[in-house]
Amino acid sequence: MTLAEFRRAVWKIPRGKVSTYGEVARGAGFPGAARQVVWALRNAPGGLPWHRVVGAGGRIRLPGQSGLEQRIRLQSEGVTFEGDRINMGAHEYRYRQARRKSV
DNA sequence: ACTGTGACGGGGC
DNA sequence: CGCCCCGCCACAG
Repeated sequence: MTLAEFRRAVWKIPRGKVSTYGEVARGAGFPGAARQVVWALRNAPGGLPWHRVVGAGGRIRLPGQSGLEQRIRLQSEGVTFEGDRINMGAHEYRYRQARRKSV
């Protein structure tokens, strides 16, 4: 079940780092399944570090109060923001083997 | 079976 | 940077 794959990928994100929906999907082996990642997080079991998954460009997409909570959580883990965006250069988590552009 | 929806992403303007 | 549109895919009506 892909759900488990996504969660596993999310668990890999270490404290102080973040990843994007699209990246998690790729890291789990399902490129393009960003929306399913969202679904997986919505029905996330407790304990899953859901706050470490943000939108492309390091923007928090979770609306309202929840989005605020996500930001607080991330900041409490040491993640820094540049306005409304996360400093991805410093906090983006890279999955092994997923990023290959030219050899 | 069909349609609408979403914590998405990328591309075009 | 904002806005729109299209592709994606699983789920709830």
